Amino acid sequence: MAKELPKTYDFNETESKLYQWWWDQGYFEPSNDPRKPGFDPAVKPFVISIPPANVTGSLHLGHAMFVSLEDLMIRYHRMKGEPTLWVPGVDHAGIATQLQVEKMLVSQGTSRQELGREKFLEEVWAWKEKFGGIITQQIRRLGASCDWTRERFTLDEGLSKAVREAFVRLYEKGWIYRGPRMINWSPGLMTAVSDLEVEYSEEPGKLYYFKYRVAGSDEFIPVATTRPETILGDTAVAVHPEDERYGHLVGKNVVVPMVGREIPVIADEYVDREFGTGALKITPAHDPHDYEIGARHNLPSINVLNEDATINEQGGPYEGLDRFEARKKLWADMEAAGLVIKVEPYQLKVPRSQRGGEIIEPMVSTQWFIDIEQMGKAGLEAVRDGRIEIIPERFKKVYYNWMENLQDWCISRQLWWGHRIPVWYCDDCREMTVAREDPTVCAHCGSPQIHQDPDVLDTWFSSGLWPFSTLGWPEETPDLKYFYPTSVLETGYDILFFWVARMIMDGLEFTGEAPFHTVYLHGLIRDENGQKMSKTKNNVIDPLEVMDELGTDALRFTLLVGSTPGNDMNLSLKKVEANRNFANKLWNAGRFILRNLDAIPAKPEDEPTWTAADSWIWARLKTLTETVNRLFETYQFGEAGRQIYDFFWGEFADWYLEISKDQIAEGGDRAFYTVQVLVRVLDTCLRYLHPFTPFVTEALWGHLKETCQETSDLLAPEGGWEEALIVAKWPEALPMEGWEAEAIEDFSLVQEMIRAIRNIRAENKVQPSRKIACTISAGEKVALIEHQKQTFISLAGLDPEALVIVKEPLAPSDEQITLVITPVEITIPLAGLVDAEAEKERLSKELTEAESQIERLEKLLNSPFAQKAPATLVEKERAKLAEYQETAARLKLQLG
RNA sequence: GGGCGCGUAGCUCAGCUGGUAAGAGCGCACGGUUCACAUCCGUGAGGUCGUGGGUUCGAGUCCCUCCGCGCCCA
Repeated sequence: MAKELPKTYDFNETESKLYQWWWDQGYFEPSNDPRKPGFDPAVKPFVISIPPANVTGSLHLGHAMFVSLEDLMIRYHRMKGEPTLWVPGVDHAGIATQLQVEKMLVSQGTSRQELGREKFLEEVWAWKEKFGGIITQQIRRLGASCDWTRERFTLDEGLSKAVREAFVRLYEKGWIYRGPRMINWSPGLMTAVSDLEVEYSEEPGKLYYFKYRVAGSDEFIPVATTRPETILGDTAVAVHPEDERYGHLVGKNVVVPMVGREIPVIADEYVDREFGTGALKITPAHDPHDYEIGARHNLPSINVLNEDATINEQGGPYEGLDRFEARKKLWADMEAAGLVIKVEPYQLKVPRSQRGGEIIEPMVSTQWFIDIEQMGKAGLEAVRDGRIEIIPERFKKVYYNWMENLQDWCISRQLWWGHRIPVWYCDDCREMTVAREDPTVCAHCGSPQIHQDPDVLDTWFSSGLWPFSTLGWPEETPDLKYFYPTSVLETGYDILFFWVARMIMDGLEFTGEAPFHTVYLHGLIRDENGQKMSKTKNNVIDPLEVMDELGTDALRFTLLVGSTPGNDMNLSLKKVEANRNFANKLWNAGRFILRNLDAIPAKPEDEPTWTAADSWIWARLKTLTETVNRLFETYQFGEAGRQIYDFFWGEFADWYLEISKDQIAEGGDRAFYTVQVLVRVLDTCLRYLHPFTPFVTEALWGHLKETCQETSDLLAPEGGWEEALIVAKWPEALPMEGWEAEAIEDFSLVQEMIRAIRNIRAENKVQPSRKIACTISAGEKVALIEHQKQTFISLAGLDPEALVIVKEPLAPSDEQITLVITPVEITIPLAGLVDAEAEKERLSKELTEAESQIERLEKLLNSPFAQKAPATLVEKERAKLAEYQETAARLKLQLG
């Protein structure tokens, strides 16, 4: 006796238990593992490196998205029998983590500075120990089948060694250098940040017009600026070489307002004559373009800002003022001095910190940089020549565009939490020592008076090494040898430059190979109205809450099926709810099938004779296997999920399951073979759905397996029942044998007939419980219809005593409704319920419809279509025409 | 300024290499508690696939124009 399953699928009950069981059974570890006996290096593995989450972060929908997609791919390949490895791990997230800990310290009445570096780092590690596991626990809740025995952290000893190795190698190649350059300075964080960490927002601001006095003259040049405080660092005024207004002033000096320095007027093509006054003040220390111009003209560079963005000693009377106060005061003073012309409102592009949102100051600063030119070229080539594919393809263009315009990458950060730059400065000879192992003396003069650079590396420096550092690089570990290069890199398109591009460059540089063959980029998740989710908008959907309320499977299925690669997705709880319902539908279909396993004999008496419904659902399943496999191979997972959903609910559950009730009631072989079909279709669907909805499928499959084993060996899938669905065989496409098209066509006719009868019943408000009489004129389909008699009775609500199936056409009558479904006709006597007039009207409407179709098809077939289109297609249209013609004839006959 | 994406039913979105009067979920209307499921079942209404052109026997699907929205880069 099969155990009775609960009426509703209980995901809370199921999920954590199953996850633990999978893990205990070792299914998350590769089936072919260099660390285990019997390892075969010749078998090709499927490998994904997880995008490392911030160690102190908490789960958001972005995580849910990548986990769902990557777990789907991993589970798919695992079921295909490939050794799969999904390497999990987290990122130390320098800025974010340091900020969190600093915030905590402040709330405790102390600070980073007060503790000092060493103590502070102890605090961060303690914090990491305490909260670092939360994110990985949350990722587990999503069902992620990662190999947790291989979990990595960017600050692990091994990964730190990789960082050190990478730095030293690039330094030795001369690609890492230190020097003063224009960088983005974050005054709040007190560190340099990379170009990518700056976002530009359009904001209303002002354009300030003022006078630059020509030295020793009453003449002046009008100049406009959006940041007056930078006047303090001006070292030239530039005009266009062909600008007649100012040509005579080139070479003369002008006087910097309030400071009194004299600076030259120079000519440079960069100046836009149309913008502002056509004269440009040049502040090489605080503007990237000015920096370039300054370099061209050998201008001095005067930095006027301190690290906290107050004015430094170069600002004379303004020293110590905050940048914005200085702006106000300087402008007021200039106004008093008669140097002000006007102020206009102006739309600014304000550089803001991606992290804190504060205004970034461009500044010349001594930092460490990577000259990325060579690596960039290699990275470009790897995608160009197809060693790396990007899905969707359009992102290749975005990638090319960025890679072709690479700027040197500023990698030093003035933080404490991170990989410390492995460079020691000698107090005696002033040389630098760059070493894989911490040195005790200067490599140049042997002096022990050395001190390490205080800065740390950009977090992305270590993330760039992720695909191979997690596998043991720079050591030639067995894992690295076998699992590298990895297979697919899956992440959001928003970190294509930050992360993906850098991994490609680093992989090529350090391992000589592309780190993965495919990049799959997903879109961002927005709320149901397409708005970005944010706390201030209060439209954030917390995946943990969604999982609590609707189940992990429902969330996963929604994310997977509701999105197309590279496109943003609008998520609404309504969708998740609908998919929770789908999980429940699966569960209940399974319940029904399990319950019926009791009702059948252990084995059949004879060879099977299949019903039209059996053949139909099997033919449809075969089509599904072909479709699903094709879609999976081309990374169209969402479409695959939809196809399975539609098949399972719309065809298997709505039709075959209903019909199976009658077939099972027949008992004997019919019942046995019906249950066998039910089991096989369910089994196949569960396998296909497992990568989408791992929990409900595994749970149900386990019950199915158990109950089938108790019932009959003949219910087992080919090759027998596997241990668990997670490691069960992925169903390959079933080859077509030629009979399928007719089976589908026949049953479609049955479906059409049933729908037509239901429709008539509903239109005429026939009580659902009322069984109606019906005569079917089946023509050549008489055998088919005869066999499906019970199906009509059950699904169309017919009176078995009053169901007549004949071969001959029926005489027209006013007493009944006639449904023409070529090649069959159905008549339903509904005396008293429908009047002859209304029935005539209905029939003429159908006739009109048929005639318009005939007209359309005749036109089509008389057009060049008949010659130019493929023959099979033309044939199909001809057949349609014939059918409509017959339908029209029958309708005319009925109408008299 | 350069590039990309989106614009399909009231809402949210599918629609692969172009194939013949457009699909789903939700919502809506009507009707349903008998033995898988009311997280359900049945029936139905609802769209000139943003605009204008082009290629083609055939265009939601390819090309160009324009309009609207969004994003990336400079």
